[in-house]
Amino acid sequence: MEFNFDNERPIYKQIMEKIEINILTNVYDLGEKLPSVRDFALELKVNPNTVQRALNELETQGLITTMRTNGKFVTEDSKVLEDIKNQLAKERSKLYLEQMSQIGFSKEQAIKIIKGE
Amino acid sequence: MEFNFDNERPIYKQIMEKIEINILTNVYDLGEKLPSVRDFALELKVNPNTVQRALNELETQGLITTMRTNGKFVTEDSKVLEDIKNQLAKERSKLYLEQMSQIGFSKEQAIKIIKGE
Amino acid sequence: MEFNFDNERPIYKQIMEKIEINILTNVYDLGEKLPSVRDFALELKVNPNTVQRALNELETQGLITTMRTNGKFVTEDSKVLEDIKNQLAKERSKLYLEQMSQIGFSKEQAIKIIKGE
Amino acid sequence: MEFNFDNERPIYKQIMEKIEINILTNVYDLGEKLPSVRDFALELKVNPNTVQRALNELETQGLITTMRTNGKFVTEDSKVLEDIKNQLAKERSKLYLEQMSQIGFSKEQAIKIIKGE
DNA sequence: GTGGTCTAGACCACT
DNA sequence: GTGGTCTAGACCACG
Repeated sequence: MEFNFDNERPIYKQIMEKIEINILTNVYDLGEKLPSVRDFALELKVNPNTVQRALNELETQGLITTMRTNGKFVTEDSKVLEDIKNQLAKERSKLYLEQMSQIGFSKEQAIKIIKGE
Repeated sequence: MEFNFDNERPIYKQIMEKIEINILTNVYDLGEKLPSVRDFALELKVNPNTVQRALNELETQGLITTMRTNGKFVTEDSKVLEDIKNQLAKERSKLYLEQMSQIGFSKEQAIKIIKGE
Repeated sequence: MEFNFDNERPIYKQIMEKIEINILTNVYDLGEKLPSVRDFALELKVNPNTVQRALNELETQGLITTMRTNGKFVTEDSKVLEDIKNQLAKERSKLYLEQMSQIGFSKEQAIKIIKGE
Repeated sequence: MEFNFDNERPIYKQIMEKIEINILTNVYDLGEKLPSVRDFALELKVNPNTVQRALNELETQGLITTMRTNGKFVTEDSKVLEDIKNQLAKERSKLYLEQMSQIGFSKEQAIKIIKGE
C-alpha cells in the first residue's frame, strides 16, 4: 500500500478510499482479516487514531465488521460490495455529465471526448 | 444566480466556479462589466470579502480583468475561454475514466453507464 | 444540561443521546443554533474532541447540519425528527417485548406489569 | 444453544445472560447439573476462561452453586428464581417507560405502541 | 471565533 | 495483542 497523501483532503478520507478500493477490487478478499489498526498506522506512517477513524467510517458503511479483541474483517456479504460499487459508478457518471453539461457539452459530446481519451 | 452552498468546500471556491461557468457559457458576455463586489455580496448573501477573494482568483486565471476605478470585466479574448473550456472537459473526462477504472470498470463499461443515465 | 456520566458506556454516546433527546423533545428547536463545540465541552467538562465526535455522529444521523465557520444547527426538517422518534419507540417496544418473552412473560403479562408501574 | 454474539458487549456477559435465561425458564431444572466448563466452551466456540468468568458471576448471583470436584449445579431454591424473574420484569418495565417518556411518549402511548407490535 | 484534523500518548476491557 | 476511548494540545481554513 502506497502513501502519497494529498494535502487538500483529510488523510482519514484518503485512507478510507484506498482501503475501500482495495476491498471493492478484491485486493482484500471477502471475509479476510485486515491488518491491525496499529500495523496500518505504522505502514502508512500515520497516527493510529487516524486509521481508526477511517476504518470506523468504513464500518458504518458496511464494508468492514469488527470482532472485538480479534480484529477487523472485510464483510462477507458480496451484495454489499456490489451495491457500493454500482452506487459509486452511478454517482460518478452523473457528476461527470452534470459537470460537462454545466460548461456546455451535451451527453453525446461528453461521450465523444471520453472515447478520444 | 442560485446559491446552494455545499458545506464541504470553501464558499469562495464555489462562487468562483459559478461565475466561471457563467462566463464560459456566455451568461456574461465577452467584455461585459460584472456586477460590483457589493452587489454580488448582496445577491449571494455572503460577506463581500468572500466575493472579493473569488474574483481575485478568477483574475489571476485570466477570465476577468480589472479596469481601475471602473470595475471588473470579463476578458475580451474568446480564445482564453475556449482553451479553458476544452481543458476542463479533458481533465474531467480523464478523471472520470480513472475513477471508474479504479473500481474495476473498463472504458466501455464507463461509457455504457453514462448512456444509461 | 446535566452531566452524570455512566462509566459503563462511552461518554460520546451518552452526549449523543442527551442532545438527541433534547432535539426530539424540542428543547432545541428546529433550525436552532447549537452551542459551539467548545462551549459544550466546557459545560460538560469534557474534551472538545469528545463533543465533536458526538455531534459528528448526530450529523450523519441527519439530526444536525453544520454551516462551516458558522456553527452547528438542528435540522429544519421536522419529518426527520418524527421518523427518528417513531423508529426509536418501535425499537424499544420490540426490545422490551423480546426481553419479557425471554423470561417467560406473554405480551399481556408485559402490559399488565407496565400498568402496575 | 445459539451463539450470535453482539460485538458491543463482553461475550462473558452475553453467556451469563443466556444461561440465566435458561435457568429462569427451566431449560435447566432446579438442582440440575450443568455441562462442564469445557463442554460449554466447545459448544459455544469460546475460550474456557470466558465461560469460567460467566459461571463465576452467576454463582455470586446465587443462581448456581459449585459442589467441589463434582461440578456446578443450578440452585435448588425456587424462590431465588422467582425473585430474580420478577425483579427483572419490573426493572425492564420501568426502564421501558422511562425511555419512552424521555422521547415524549406517555404511559398510555407506550402501551398502545406495544399492542401494535 | 467557528468547526476540522491530526498527533502523541495514555488507559481500558477483553481473550 | 486486539480494538476503543479519551485527553491535551496544536494547527489550519474560513469569514
